[in-house]
Amino acid sequence: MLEESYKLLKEREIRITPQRKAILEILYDHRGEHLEIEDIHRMLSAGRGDTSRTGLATVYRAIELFQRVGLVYRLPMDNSPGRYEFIGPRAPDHHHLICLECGRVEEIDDRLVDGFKKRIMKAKGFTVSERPIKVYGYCRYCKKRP
Amino acid sequence: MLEESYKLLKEREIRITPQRKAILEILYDHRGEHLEIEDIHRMLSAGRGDTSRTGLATVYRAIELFQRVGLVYRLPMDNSPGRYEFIGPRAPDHHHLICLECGRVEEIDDRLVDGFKKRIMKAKGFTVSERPIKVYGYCRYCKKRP
DNA sequence: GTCATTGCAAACCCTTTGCAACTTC
DNA sequence: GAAGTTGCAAAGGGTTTGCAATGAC
Repeated sequence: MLEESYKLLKEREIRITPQRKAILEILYDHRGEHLEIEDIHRMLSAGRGDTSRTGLATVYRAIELFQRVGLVYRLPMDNSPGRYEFIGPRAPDHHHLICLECGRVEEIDDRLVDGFKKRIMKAKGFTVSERPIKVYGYCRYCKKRP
Repeated sequence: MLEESYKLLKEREIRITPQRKAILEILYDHRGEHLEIEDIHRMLSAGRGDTSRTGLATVYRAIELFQRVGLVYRLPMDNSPGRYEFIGPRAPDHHHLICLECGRVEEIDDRLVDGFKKRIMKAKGFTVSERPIKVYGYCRYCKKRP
């Protein structure tokens, strides 16, 4: 997965620096979590390689880059610092139903989501991004209110 | 709708000041739009009542208040200024397409979303919550990458 | 009269930018 | 060697806060 990510960067003629590598690795190692820039920076600083003096600005710049090429995605936070998550080079359709009661997470069938996307495209000319869709509600076990 | 909003505020023992009234009115008059704090402040300043000297901080504080009681809803913007929308005391379904490029926000037809919800229900027994659904992507004007 | 709210300005915090030194290809 | 990247520190922009004055109930 990381190798494929580097390959993607190469293809786009984006230079792979030790800092970028280190940042991507951290994101990768924390798949499923949602890291703040600060977290990443702290982890870099804690390391003892040559990347331990990576500046905050560099982290911001790398993350912004990864977002642009689709390797990383930013959770929409209200006013708090941004949180980022590794997605990987092959946008894995990764759509989830999240139960507000018990936290259970289920996958949504991609075809179902694709149909939805297509309808949006048709109705609005709006291209839905590849980022994972999250739908909140109540699972069959916790079903309570609508 | 506005009257009901005031009633809600009274019930919660929240003081209704001219500033709050004016702000809520502006939001109400622009239902369906997504105003920034700056917009609201500008509109207040443009008026010639006693609320024309309302401070920016007051707008922030009022909006935060309205959000807490559920009269107003904040669209999750990435790094750009927050955008707010009047929902009113009885929250209706309100689903959005959000452009990652320009921040443009469009409404999704409820029927489209309802179809999606129904399919999820059928496939997974999962009841989607009433909270607004947000779909990210690129609008017809910014359309670039998938 | 009491206690919340306002306006102002300063503080905050996350993020971006300018620039010289330094890497990557 | 050319062009992109880094680190640092300073600037930026939206939002929050402290506080005395003001206003709602």
